[in-house]
Order: sequence, then C-alpha cells, then structure tokens
Amino acid sequence: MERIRIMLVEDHNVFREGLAKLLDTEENFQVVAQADSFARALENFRPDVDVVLLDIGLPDGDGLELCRPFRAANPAVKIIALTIYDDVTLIRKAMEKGVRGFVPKYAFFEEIKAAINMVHRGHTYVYPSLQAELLRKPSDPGLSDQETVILQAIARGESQKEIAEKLYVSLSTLRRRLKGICTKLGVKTVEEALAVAAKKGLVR
Amino acid sequence: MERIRIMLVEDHNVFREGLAKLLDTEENFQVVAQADSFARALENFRPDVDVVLLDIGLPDGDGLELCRPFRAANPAVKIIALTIYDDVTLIRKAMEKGVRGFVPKYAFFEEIKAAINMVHRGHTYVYPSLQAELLRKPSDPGLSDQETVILQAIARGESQKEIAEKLYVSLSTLRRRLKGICTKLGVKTVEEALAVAAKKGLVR
DNA sequence: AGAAAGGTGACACAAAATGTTCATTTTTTA
DNA sequence: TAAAAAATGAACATTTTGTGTCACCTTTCT
Repeated sequence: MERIRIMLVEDHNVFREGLAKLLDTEENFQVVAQADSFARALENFRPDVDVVLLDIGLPDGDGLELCRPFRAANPAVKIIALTIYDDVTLIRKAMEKGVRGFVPKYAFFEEIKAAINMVHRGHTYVYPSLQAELLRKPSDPGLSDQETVILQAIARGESQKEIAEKLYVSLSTLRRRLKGICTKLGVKTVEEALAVAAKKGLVR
Repeated sequence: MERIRIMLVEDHNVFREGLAKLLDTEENFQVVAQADSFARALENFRPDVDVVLLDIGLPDGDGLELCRPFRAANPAVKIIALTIYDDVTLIRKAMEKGVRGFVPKYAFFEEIKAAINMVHRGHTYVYPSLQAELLRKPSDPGLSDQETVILQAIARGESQKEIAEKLYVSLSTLRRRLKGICTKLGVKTVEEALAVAAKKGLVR
C-alpha cells in the first residue's frame, strides 16, 4: 500500500519534530516536507503532498491563507488545521477556505492519525468535542473582518476617534460597531471584549 | 551509563507523545512518567525521576506550583520549564521556585536534549535568546500581584469604581496603579496594556 | 530630629467613552 | 412601486476615564 505523503507546517519546532517522528514510525505515513513559517511553507510545498497538517497561528501570517496557493499547486491536496484555539467560528472560516479536517493541539496522536486517514479517503474530520459545539451553536456569527480590524486597532492603543477617521466612518458608526462586538461576544465593556477576543485568538 | 529518567508534564497530548517518542529514541533518556494536568502531575510523580519537563501553562493550575511538592518528594529533582511565553519576568519567577532550565516551545529537540543534559549535570540552562534578554533588561519589574489582579478585573469587564471599592482603595490610587501598569508595559492606553498582558500570558 | 522619598486620598479639570434620540439615506422585502 | 428594515451621521446629556495638583501620613536615611 502506498504511504500517505504528509507535509507539516508548524512553528513550534519540537512539536513538529515530535509529530514527524511519530508519523514516520507509522507504516502508512511519510513526512515529505516541513515548514516552520508562512514564508517557508510556500517555499517547501511539494505538489506530491497528499495531506498538509497546518498550524493556523503562524508568527508571520495567517496559516489559512496558505490554503489557496496549496490548492493551486495541487487541487487534490487535503488540508487539516491544527490549532490551540477551539473557536467554532474559526472552524467555519477554515472550512470555507477548503480545510477538510480540524484537530486541536490537545488531541492525541491516535486522533490525528484517524483524521489523516479519514481526510485522505475524501471525508471531512472535525474533532468530536468541537463537532458537538458546532451543532450546539449553529448560528454563532463570529466577528467580521471589519470588527476584527477595530478590535486590533484598540489593542494597539488607538482611540475611537482615530480609528473612525482611519476607517472613514463617523464616530457614531464606529460606536455602533463596538456595541455590536460586545453584544456578539456577550460582554459588557470593550475591555472585556478585548480579553475574550484575545483568548479566542481573534487578535494578536 | 545510566539513562536519565524523565517526567513529562504537558497538557497538549500530541506534543507530549511526540516528545516522549523523541526522548525514548535516544539512548541515554528514558521517559518514566507523564501527566496531562496539574492534578495528574501530583498523582504520577515518582521519586526516582531525575528531570521534569514542565509546561507552565496548565489548564487546571499554575505549573510552577508543582515545583514545591516535586522537590519535597525528591530534593534532587531537576525541573525544566517549557512554555510558549518568553517573558523575562516569568523566567525570573520560575528560577525563584527552583526551576533549573527554561526552554520555549519553539526550541528544537536538540536544544531540549542539551538542556536536559546540562541540568542533569547540575548546571542551569536558559535558552540563548532568552538569556540575552535577561541580560539586556536586568531590571524588568514585571507586574506585581496587585497589578495583575487589577488587570484581570478589567478583563472581566469591571469598572474602575467597582475595582477600587473591591480592593478598598480610593479611585485616585487605583488610577495611579493603572498608570503604573501602562508605564511598566510601555503602552499608552489601558486597552493596549490588556492586549500586551494577554500576549505575555499575565492574564487569563 | 529633620530631610527625603514613597504611598495615599481628595479635588478639579479635560478628554474620552457611553447612552439616547432623531433625521436621512440605502437596502431589502412585500 | 411602496412599505419596511437596516445602516449611517449628527446632536445632546451623562458617565467614565485620564491627568495634574495639593495636603497628609508613614517609612527610610542622614
């Protein structure tokens, strides 16, 4: 039986090395490419890769943005997202970009093996507990790009007035957006929203 | 030569499994105990462990609090902290608790091997780039417990007035503290301070 | 003892953020 | 097309926050 050719994209070196070791020990897996950053992932991609294990939180870019170039180079490639953030909205966004599997980093190796096999056979794989959450909150709206931009600006210490000007909207509108963010996240203050967003990995 | 007996405390399962695999493959290392949580770490500790690789950011408690019980059970045990936060103050705090090595999770396995060997021989090991930072900012004060409490309260959405009352200080003093926090972190607004603190792992 | 340094509380003022309402415009829907 | 819904900008009052000053107290050092 042909071994499944795997690429690892992950900036935590030991994690990547350990995972590579575990995968290579298996008979039907073979790690054929690795990358420790967004930039290196573009360089090291090989069209003969069957499955990519992709860390979303890369230091030099959003890992999800790698989906497009990967699929351009090999439309059949299957991508599995690995992340520490188990945010439902993130999963939905990843799926839209063509990610076929979603596994948190606290998963066991056996589960990653299962995910690789499932996805390679053409199915999708979402980690069980996350799947349950997907079903439980079917209409979690998440934050729009616009809203994320606003939160990130605040996290950089900009005032509401500055942000409104930069985004070419009135202060009224900006405030309405902020209010919307708080409502979506179910919090009372902007500060709390910031903390929640940070925990979910929505701001850096 | 006697193999070095190692315990792994780490809640990310794949990470732990991969690291165990890498270590066991080496001739002079032997993983004799593992734990995926604070509680389990206390259960699974064995007095014959030479070196503990300890993740600080455990879900059910501060990993550093394990140092005392570990050393009580085996005063000769050497502890190496593994973390994603490369905060200088955190290193200092860890060293005070008896941690003998400090390695970020983005390190390579070779570096972890080096750290284990160094520490086992009685030396201390701090990851090179972090060591440089330790020397560069010798007087980074970090945040006091009081200051951390304040930031966490704000992250929970409490107003300054509420926090002041809860801490039995005047609004003036609280504002002074907030100002001090911003100065320490080198930022302008409280929101920015919150974001920085979150990035450094100072608030949960 | 006396000076200096650091922490605290009270007050005042400016700046920013928040709550609210209303008119206008755009988009959606019937 | 007409009505309804949603989004925007503006204006206002109110609250919260940021900043500075002053007096008072304790601790520390000379």
